[in-house]
Amino acid sequence: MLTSLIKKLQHFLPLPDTDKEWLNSLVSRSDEFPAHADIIREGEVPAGVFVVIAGHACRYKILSDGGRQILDFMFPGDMTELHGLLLKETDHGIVCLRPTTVARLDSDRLIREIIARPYVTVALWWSSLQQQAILRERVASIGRRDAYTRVAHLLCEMFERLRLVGETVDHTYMLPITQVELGDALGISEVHVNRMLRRLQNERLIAADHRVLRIPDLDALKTAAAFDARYLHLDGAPQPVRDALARSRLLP
Amino acid sequence: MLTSLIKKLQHFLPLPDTDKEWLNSLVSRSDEFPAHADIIREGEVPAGVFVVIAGHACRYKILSDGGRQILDFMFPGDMTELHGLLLKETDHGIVCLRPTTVARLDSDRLIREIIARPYVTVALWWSSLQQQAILRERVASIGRRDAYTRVAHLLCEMFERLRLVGETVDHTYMLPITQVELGDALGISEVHVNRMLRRLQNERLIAADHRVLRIPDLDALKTAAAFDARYLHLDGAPQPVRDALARSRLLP
DNA sequence: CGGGTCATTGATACGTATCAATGTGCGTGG
DNA sequence: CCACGCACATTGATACGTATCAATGACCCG
Repeated sequence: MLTSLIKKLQHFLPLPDTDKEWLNSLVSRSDEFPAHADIIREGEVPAGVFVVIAGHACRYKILSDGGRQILDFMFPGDMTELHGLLLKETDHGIVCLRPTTVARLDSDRLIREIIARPYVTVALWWSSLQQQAILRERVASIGRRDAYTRVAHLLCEMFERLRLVGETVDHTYMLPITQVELGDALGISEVHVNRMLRRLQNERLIAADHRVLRIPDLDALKTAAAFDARYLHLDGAPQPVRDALARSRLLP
Repeated sequence: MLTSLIKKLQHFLPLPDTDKEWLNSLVSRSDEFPAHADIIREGEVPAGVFVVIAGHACRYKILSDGGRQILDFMFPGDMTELHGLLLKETDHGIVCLRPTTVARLDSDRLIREIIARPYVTVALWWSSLQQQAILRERVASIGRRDAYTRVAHLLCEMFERLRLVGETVDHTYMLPITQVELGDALGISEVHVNRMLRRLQNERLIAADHRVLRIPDLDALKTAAAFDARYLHLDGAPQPVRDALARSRLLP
């Protein structure tokens, strides 16, 4: 069930088989949502923790003037962290961008039992730090980069994140979102997103056929985007962490 | 030593005295930095975990065109989470905005021993979620709010965060940053920040004397800023979490 | 085949950046 | 104790990136 999540976590830290089984055993049920369905609305009491299995969703806020800001995208393997456990209400909604399958985790068991599973604890904590890093990079993009660079940068980020869970083929992926949604994520208008995409195509940095995006020259696109993947923290766990975990396993 | 941190965490969850002592015992040393000194530079291997004791710092990125984006502010009680432990290099720098005292934690002991302290684990996890929520709100601000609202919103956020650690008196606080820094945080120019502050003063929503900021009518400012403090998640831990923790303490 | 969603393109308006210059307060050294 | 220098704040004029408005085109689904 949680193949993508486990695949993502294992990029950081190999998990003991028992931990993988434990994670899978937490899945209480899975739900299918159509495109544009709200999984959680802002202000609701979150119904536990869930993990995206297939499809694409995004976190968003509606501002007082009615405008929407997309905060982050959720691809297979992305989860709601512990929001649902530790916070009384969400500060943002989550909506499906296309038909999406979501696994719900038994949050009572999760919070009771995770403490005895240091590998999973540490791996999820890493995932949480990665999420933060992605948000920080988004702040930097929206705050200081121009529209052209912003678009290129987000296309690079999506490529790397989808690659991590095996959703790319060569340098091609299914662009999960419309131009309106790109704009809402980057703080620019739909119209201007279109012009920037067009420019990227003219410059042969991307090739788009319907929703399939091909990147003929990834390095060139990354250069145009000033994209440096280090913020995604795709390196594995540092040795001291691995050592501490290995030691902790010897304890009962 | 870690008074502010403990004060902040206790807003979420009361900690056992032994856990407070344990946290304090982790402080290996404390350092004083002058204003404008870098605590950590982007790309460096982080030297463990540290906590701001006094003063003000900020996280920032330098972009390829030389521009700076401030990602978040660090007030007393704020810490570097587990970046220093789980990640091989930082994706951002941290610089002091004024003379700042920083406590360094013994990260070896922290990672070894925190697993046996579920109260601290959960409280720090909450703190990490709050950080994320602050970043999300910043994305929304920069992405979709106009300069006037952005400035007002940040002034509200700073007030609430400083109040949490006892750094406000009535509706007054020491504005920890210059107008250039406000601009770098909000993605607008220094000049425009000045105009927006001026406008807020003309409208009697703020009163600034040197660096001392007074908010004559907090509700009015919050309305102008479309500020809703819920994203700061200042409510305490939900009951199920407290129950689970109470149970876990009975185990050896 | 009709209606809806999404993409595309042009013309115009506006918010904010940028440039340039002056003002103000404060710490430091003479 | 004063004068200089430096960092920060303030203000006006102009330029530019992007929003907004408006309309058409392309595609998909029932």
